Parts: sequence; C-alpha cells; structure tokens
Amino acid sequence: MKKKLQITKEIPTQIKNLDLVEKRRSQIVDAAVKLFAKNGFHKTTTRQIAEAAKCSIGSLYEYVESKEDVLYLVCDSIHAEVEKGVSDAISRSKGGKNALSEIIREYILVCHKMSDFILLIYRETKSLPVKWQKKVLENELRITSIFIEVLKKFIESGELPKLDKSTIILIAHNISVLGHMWTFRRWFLSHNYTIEEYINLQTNFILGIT
Amino acid sequence: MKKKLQITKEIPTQIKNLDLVEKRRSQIVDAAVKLFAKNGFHKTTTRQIAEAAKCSIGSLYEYVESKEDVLYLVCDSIHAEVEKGVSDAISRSKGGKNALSEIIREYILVCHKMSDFILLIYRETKSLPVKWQKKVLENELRITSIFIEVLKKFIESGELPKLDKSTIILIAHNISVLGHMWTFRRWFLSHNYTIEEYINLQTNFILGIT
DNA sequence: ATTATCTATAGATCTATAGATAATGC
DNA sequence: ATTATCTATAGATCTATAGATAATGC
Repeated sequence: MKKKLQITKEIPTQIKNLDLVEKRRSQIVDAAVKLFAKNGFHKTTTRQIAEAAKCSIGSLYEYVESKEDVLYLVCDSIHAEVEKGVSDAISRSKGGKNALSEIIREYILVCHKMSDFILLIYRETKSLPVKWQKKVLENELRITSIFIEVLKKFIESGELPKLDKSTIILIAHNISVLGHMWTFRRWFLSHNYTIEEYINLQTNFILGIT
Repeated sequence: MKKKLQITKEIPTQIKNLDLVEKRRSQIVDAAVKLFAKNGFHKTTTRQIAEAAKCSIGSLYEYVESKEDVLYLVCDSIHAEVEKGVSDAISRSKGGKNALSEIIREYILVCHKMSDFILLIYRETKSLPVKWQKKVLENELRITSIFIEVLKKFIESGELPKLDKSTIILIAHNISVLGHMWTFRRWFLSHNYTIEEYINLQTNFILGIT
C-alpha cells in the first residue's frame, strides 16, 4: 500500500531490505500497541517492546531511531485501522433510507472494537515530537472529513435538510467525538447501556429525534 | 471548606500544622498544574515542581508521599474549579426561557477557560494509582450529574419535552463531552469558529434545532 | 525541644549505541 | 563481504530519603 511505503520512508532505518523493515516494524507495532495501551508510553520500556516483538533491543534500534518513532508507528496504525473500518462501512452502504444511521452505527462499532487504542491516541499524542503530533491530528481530521462528505451527499440527495457549511462540519466532528466518547466514558456508559442501546440513543440524538 | 479538609486527610503528610499544609500544597499544585499541562506528568520532574513551588525537593516530600500524590492534588483542584464554575452559573441562572442554553453557554465557557487543564485530566488520569483514578472519575460523574438534575428540572417545568431516564443521562454526558471537545479539538475548531459561534452551534445541536 | 526546611546522594532505573557475532547472497 | 542481529554497557537521568540545619513557640 502507498501509505505504508510513505511511512517506511518517513522513519529512517539502518536495514536495507524494505520488505523486512515492513515485517519487523509490524511485529514491533503489534507488541508496542498492547504495551502502550496497558501501561502507557512512558511506563513501557524499549526492552519490553523488544522482548514482546521477539527481537533484541539492538535490533529494535536498527528499525527505528527512537522510542517516539515506535509511538508514531503505533498511532498511525491505529488511525489506519479506524479509517479502514469507516471507509469499508461506507462502501458497503446501500445508500437510501437510514443509510446515515447505518454509517454512524458502523463507526461507533469500530470505536467499540478499538476502544483501548483510541484512548491511547488521546493520552499519548502529546508525547510525540511536534512534527508527528501534526500528522496524527491530520489523520484525525481525515476521518472526520469522511463524515463531512457523507453528510453533504445526504443533503444533496434530500435525505437530510439543507444545512450551512459550518453546521455540517460541526456535526461531523460531533459524530467523531460521540464515537470516541464510548471509549473514554466506557467505565460509566457500559454499566448503563449496551453498545446497541448507546448506538440507538446517540443516533437519535445526532439526527435530532428526541 | 469540607472538601479540602477531606483531601488533606486523604494524603498523608509529615507536617503537623494543617494550615501550613494547605498553604504549601496550594503552592505545589499551582506550580505542578502548569508544568504538567505544558510538559506532561512524566516529563516533569519533582525537582522542577519543587523549584517552581519555591521549596526544596526535601520539603516537597514532607507534604506529599509521591509524585502521584501531586498529580492527584492537581486533578482534584481542576475538577473543583470546573464544578464551581458550573454550580455558580446555575445559581446565577434566572430560570425561565432559554435558561438551559444559558447554562450550556456558561459550561462551555468554563471549558474554554480551563482548556489546558481539562486536557491534562484526559491525558494523565491513567498515570494515577487506581484508587485515585476512581476518585477522579467520580468527580467527572458528579459534574455530569449536575446536568442531569438541570435537565430533569426543565422537563418538570415543561420547558423541555418529556424524555426517558436513559436519554436524559445520555444528553447530560453529551453536554459534558461536547464542552470538552472544544479543549481537545481546539487545534482545529478555533481556526473555524470563535468560541461564541461554537457555543451557538452546539447549543442548537444539543437542543435539536437544526 | 519541637517542628519545618534544606543539602547531598543512594539506589534504581532507562534509552541508545558500540562492537562482536551470525546469517545471507553472489 | 554484505546485511542483519545480538550482548554488554556508557551515560544520563530521576525519585525518594537520611541526616544536618534553621526557625518557631513555650
């Protein structure tokens, strides 16, 4: 994939074989994402990451230049998975009646599945070098802009009432954030609602059916 | 205040004079909250805190038992200020037409003012010992429950349509989170909306005026 | 003489790298 | 002979405390 190659280029490595870089970095990311989600970025040591990724600490530093590199790879892979989930839902969508509800539903289910990792991004983005913080925020924005496009389409086709641009943008951000809300208030919400109840209530709220 | 005395009791100190404990801890919190907001909990050292609080590292550890103690004091003081802001707004509220809008407005203004510190709580709650994580979540819930009470009151007085309990609870959480959203998406939102525009759009969204 | 404050540092990390060793491909 | 991997550790922290000193109140 284009995207992956781009990242492979963004983060320097000592290793020549680019296929190997992809493979090992993917091991590293899989190991690190769990450790970061569980113990946080700062409490996770590079040794723990190397061990979980089944390589030595020396090898780890052949594939990345710093611990922050690992965090960036982790954040990026999380966003890629969320984005894929949303895009897939949209291409599966048949359009027509209730199609927006269906997309909101699929998005919240992605948030549900990715709960711990979305939380990780909220917590640790600030630990990245500024350059990569910006990249992470761009990713966030890209996901939100998918909702903007969807909303516009539904307004054009008359399934939603006409709204001005700043309202559309705000609603798209609200959808994003109300999905995330399930991740960072799950400690409360999951005791009071099932995920299906949550989806229904939020859908009604967003569509103004109260 | 009762609350303060309670915290003074929760976190042990070597110092006998309780007034002094309050005074010094308040220095420590004022210093730490800025450092944590700017550099994060883990990148802030106890020496930096002591220096900014104008006491020695030795003294610092007479007033708290650990760095995590400082973080708990910080989180608690942030929540206390948010809660005060909301409570004050409600007691100032004249009731009657648009009173809910007015409370939402004041709440979002509090979030605006406290932006960096609300973000700090999102980022660093996980760095606390579990016991105190729970306390912080309780504080969060207490603020949300203020909105629940307000909503109930407006439904009783007929200014809002009748809603079932789980919808009321969800809307209260949504109000809380859409206030926070201004803090953690400010990097985007503030380039597209003034705080007043944001308040108006979100108020319309929450009240279902689209 | 009791209480608060300070200085100096023990003890315990953790990141990142240098240099040695093993594996691969021509 | 080139590329990938490993072991061992340099160097740089940082938290928390012990023990010494200064300030306070009877």
